[in-house]
Amino acid sequence: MTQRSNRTRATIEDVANAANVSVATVSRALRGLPNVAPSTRARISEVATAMHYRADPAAARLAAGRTRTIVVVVPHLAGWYFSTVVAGVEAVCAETGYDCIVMAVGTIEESNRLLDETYHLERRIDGVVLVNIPISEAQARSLSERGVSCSTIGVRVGHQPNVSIDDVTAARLAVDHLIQLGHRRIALISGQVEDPMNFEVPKMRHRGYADALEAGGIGLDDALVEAGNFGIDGGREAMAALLDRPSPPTAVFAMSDEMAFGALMTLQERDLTAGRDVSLVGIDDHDVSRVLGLTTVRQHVAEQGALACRGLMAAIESPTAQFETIRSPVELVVRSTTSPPPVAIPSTGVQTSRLS
Amino acid sequence: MTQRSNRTRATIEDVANAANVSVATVSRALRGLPNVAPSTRARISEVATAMHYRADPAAARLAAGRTRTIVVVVPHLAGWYFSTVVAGVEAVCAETGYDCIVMAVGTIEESNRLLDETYHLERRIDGVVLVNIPISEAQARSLSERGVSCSTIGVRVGHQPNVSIDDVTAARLAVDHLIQLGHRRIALISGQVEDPMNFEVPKMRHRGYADALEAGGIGLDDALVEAGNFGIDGGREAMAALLDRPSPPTAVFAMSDEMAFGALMTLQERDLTAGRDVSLVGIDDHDVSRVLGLTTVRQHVAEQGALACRGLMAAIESPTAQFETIRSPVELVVRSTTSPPPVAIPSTGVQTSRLS
DNA sequence: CTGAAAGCGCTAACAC
DNA sequence: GTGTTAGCGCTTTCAG
Repeated sequence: MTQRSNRTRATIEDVANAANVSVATVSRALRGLPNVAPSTRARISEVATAMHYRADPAAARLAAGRTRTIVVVVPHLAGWYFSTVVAGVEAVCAETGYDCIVMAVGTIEESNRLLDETYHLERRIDGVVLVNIPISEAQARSLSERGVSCSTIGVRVGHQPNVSIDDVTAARLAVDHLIQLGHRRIALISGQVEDPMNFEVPKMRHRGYADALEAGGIGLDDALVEAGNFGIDGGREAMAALLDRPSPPTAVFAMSDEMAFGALMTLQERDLTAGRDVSLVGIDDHDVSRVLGLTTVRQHVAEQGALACRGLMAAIESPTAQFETIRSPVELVVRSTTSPPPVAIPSTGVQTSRLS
Repeated sequence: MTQRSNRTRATIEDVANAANVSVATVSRALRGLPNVAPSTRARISEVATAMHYRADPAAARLAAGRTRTIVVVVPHLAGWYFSTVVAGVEAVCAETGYDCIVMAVGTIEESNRLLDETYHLERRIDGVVLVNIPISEAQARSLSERGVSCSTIGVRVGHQPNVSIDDVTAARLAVDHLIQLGHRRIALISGQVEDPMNFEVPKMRHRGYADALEAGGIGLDDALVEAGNFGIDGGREAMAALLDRPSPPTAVFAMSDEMAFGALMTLQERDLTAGRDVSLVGIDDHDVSRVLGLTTVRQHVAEQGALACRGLMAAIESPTAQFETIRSPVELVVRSTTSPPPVAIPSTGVQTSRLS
């Protein structure tokens, strides 16, 4: 008797013995491969479930070369945007039976190390979804040469699966809204100027801002652009700098809701009210934006993660396939931080505040 | 010549040949095991790096039985609290070279399925960190019988590594603050009444609330307790219900910042100002709390994740070890949503609002 | 439709 | 200190 049932996990051999077939047949049967008699298959799967048998992942990976594991790479895990993307990715993984590893690469150096030394990834994962991680064509090639499929959110590379919003349009939506309200001095709180992560995203949003102004017949003014680094503190400082200008803006467009939150803090500190003294619009529709009444351009972040993950799975199935980029929709959500500019008293030149 | 360098990843054998040693020696050398001559070790690691050699994880796992992979289980991935915990866990994994799989179990059923059918986990991961996931002694035993170590955040089980805050104290901190300001009608926005996830956490925080009131000589009033389900919408509805009471509270303690955010929305909708008309305090110190000026009890969430992960790693090293629970500190952060109760005009019985 | 057998690439005794 | 060898548990030709 091969009865080694002393607390050890059942192996494929145990199942084979119990079902009176060979291990090969068990393997085929359980993986749904053809050439197994229905009756045999039924018996095997019955025995297998009774024994709580599951193929040892390591053994299966070693033999088959596929890991059924992907990794999702993000700049940080804790922010609203990235954690929401990860949630979307994980949901699809759970559904498809993939393991979902997370990796945070805080700096461009870390990210490049990961993407250059792709042999770290080889045979370890089937694919990777890159969330706003800059990747060169060479790096993408290096990945696929090592059998690692790749899907991106944000910047596109090659013909890999990709999902992104139209950042130019998103920004235009925001700034057009401001212009329609009557604003002319519209500031921009941008991502980073030095782009440490080399995002395309801030560039495109900047373009949307510029396009909108141009279309509105408003000249660009460098004094109305401040970097906010996509964080609350950055937004706060940027807004402070903007308000300290000789002629401050009546409205500001922040490239992300979190930066807009920071801007809101500055406004409060100065006893200014958003939507009355200064208008403010962001991008994202962060969970908390509705609490703050922030006007913003909504994007569907979890869905983007899910779509990117499905794309990755498709790429894993057919590594040579070409993929079209998927455009995720955006929409303006008007709340209370935007309104027409405060009425000036142009002819007299007397400022409201001096009237008292 | 065993020159099979045609795009195939280098194996341990390739390294062995190149370094003129046996595979066993390569294995020892590269893993820092003893009994390798320093010179040999140096040569091997040189050759190995030159060849970009990395042990195939699947093969290593199969042979050694250890996966160097853990999973972190959370109710959802996208919330502030959980994503911040995951960030802490991931950071430690990155540092120690573990792969960090994430799993979201939205319901108690899912979570129990995972913990009951532990054979799913066996040989797949070395350990699991459970973030506010209820686990029974039996489930914990079942895990360890299958060689899966376990570390928890929140509820403790057995002598597994655990980190948690003192929830009773956290709640007391919040409510004592309110009492010291002079409030007597202090409401509670609780987690869930039916506890679908069976958290200890809301129970303990409820106790802290009750303790504080008792210590302040204030009687409990069931009409001042509403469930908010730990979400923004829940908090919003709870606050609305509270304000609709015949005699509404002058202050409310929400068990989490997100519920407090929802409460804030309700206040705004009714043109009430937090910190003037009603005082409000939460627990967490969510990223956005400072933007809203929310008084809260801060906890250090990422650190909790990191500590729990280190605990897990220790448990993996020595599976039979007993661990003391780690208490993560909390602190009251006073901002602008709390202040003394609005002055009543008790003797006349005339309400302030009628004076106009 | 099923079985035998040869690996997958590594680790861990055990010899030397 | 170093090499030999027997697996780890599965997948996958190749026969039959």
